[in-house]
Amino acid sequence: MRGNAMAFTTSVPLDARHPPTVRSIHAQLRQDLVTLRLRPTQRLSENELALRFGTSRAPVREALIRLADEGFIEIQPQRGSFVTRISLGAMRRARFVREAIEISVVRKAATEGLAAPFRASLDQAMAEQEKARDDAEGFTVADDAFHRTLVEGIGITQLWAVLEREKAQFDRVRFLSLPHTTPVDVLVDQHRAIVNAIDKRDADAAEAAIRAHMSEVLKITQKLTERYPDLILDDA
Amino acid sequence: MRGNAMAFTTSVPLDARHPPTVRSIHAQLRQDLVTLRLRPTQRLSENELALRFGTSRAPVREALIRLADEGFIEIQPQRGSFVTRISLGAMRRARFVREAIEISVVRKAATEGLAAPFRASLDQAMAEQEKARDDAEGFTVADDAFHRTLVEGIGITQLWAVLEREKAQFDRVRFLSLPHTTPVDVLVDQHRAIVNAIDKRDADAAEAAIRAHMSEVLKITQKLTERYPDLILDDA
DNA sequence: ACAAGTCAACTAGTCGACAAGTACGATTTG
DNA sequence: CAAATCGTACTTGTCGACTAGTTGACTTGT
Repeated sequence: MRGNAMAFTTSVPLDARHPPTVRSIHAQLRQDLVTLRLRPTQRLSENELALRFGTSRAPVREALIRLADEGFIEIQPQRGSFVTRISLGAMRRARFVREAIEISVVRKAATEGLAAPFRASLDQAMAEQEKARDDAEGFTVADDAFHRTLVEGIGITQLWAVLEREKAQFDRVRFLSLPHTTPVDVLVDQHRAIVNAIDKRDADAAEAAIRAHMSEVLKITQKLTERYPDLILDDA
Repeated sequence: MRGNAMAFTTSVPLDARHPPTVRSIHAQLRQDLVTLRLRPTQRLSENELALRFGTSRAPVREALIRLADEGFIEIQPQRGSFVTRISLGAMRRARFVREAIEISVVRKAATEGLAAPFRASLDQAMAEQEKARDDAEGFTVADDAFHRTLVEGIGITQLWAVLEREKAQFDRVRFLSLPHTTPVDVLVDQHRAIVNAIDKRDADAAEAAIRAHMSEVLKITQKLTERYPDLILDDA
């Protein structure tokens, strides 16, 4: 039992309009998937899960369908459901989408300016990052908060949800990379560079700063691929 | 019965790994939703649909869940499922995401060049657009093919699927806008400008061309909002 | 006539059983 | 002894019945 995994419960892709039973099952399984307690290639039986959660197969099945949509499991008809390996192709895509959107976001922020409350939240997120410099999980939470604030700051409804969807794959890798993470100082400096560029209303500098930040993330995954070949599928 | 609606069957978001029954029900309902045969605020009863499709509620329910994920319907627990109104907020988001990604795509294409087969497909798509100048539906198909080729040309797995997901909302509007569409010449010229910029390896010009093209789409939706206030929800 | 309360007819959510299909091991057969 | 075949025990897919919750019309009392 690793209680520290709770830091990864921050994202809740299944909102309140779903039945509570399904939501609960989905949340627990997702947690186990992100923290790799459920390891790639492992089988997930609907019957077994129904037993474990004390429900019938119906809600379990619904939760599994959503997990399959998120790319965590693969449902093979009449055969079984299996935990997917981390897909390098999916990671490349997620990174591309994230970079494309965040570039547009910071350019817009640099051009039109950022409302005061959001600007304040960015400072707070950066402060929390420095405070959590020796707590890798606390740092990832603050890092998420930073990027989320940035994206939500430009006032486009549910835009963060699009990134969150792509981010799902990343979360597993991030859990893997907790021990080998980039020094906090580097990342915080990059965050500060982004904010500074926005403050100076310099869109080009903001874009460059985001690009630098994103390429940092890529470096880590490169190393991990070699280290965990059984968990990561090189389909890029 | 409007047989011409088949032109909108091009996108099939539900791939072969789903049960055929579910896929069929989902496809038919999606078709009816995109072509507005199922109109916003209309109720969809699981029982009624099960009767209509000659199945039990289970596959119907699964199809409805996916349609809800795509934003076409809203499932209200213990109350019913209703066709959503077209959301202006969702449209703004879709446009932002699409613009952000396509900008990154054409910049990459302009910087690194485009493989010959993809370059040829672009020409073919443009030729088909001109051929279908008096056939609004044929044009939208060719238009989709153009953008799809562009995105797939840079070789990132499933990147088009991300846009397709956002595009779902657009499809209903596009059906509405068939009578008031922008002149074919303008759109084809914009497409050609994009390709020319890529050929010249001019990333900035390519970005500018995409931006111009995207803002064209926005103009149309503006008009439609005023014309169909009962179908379109102004939540932007 | 009107208002409060009741009830019947819906809804989606859940359940347990069965159908259809697959995988793998035991058994039979060459 | 090897190979093909059959059987069994799984899997997901589908089904019809039941549960819980909501709504709106109707009844009933004032």
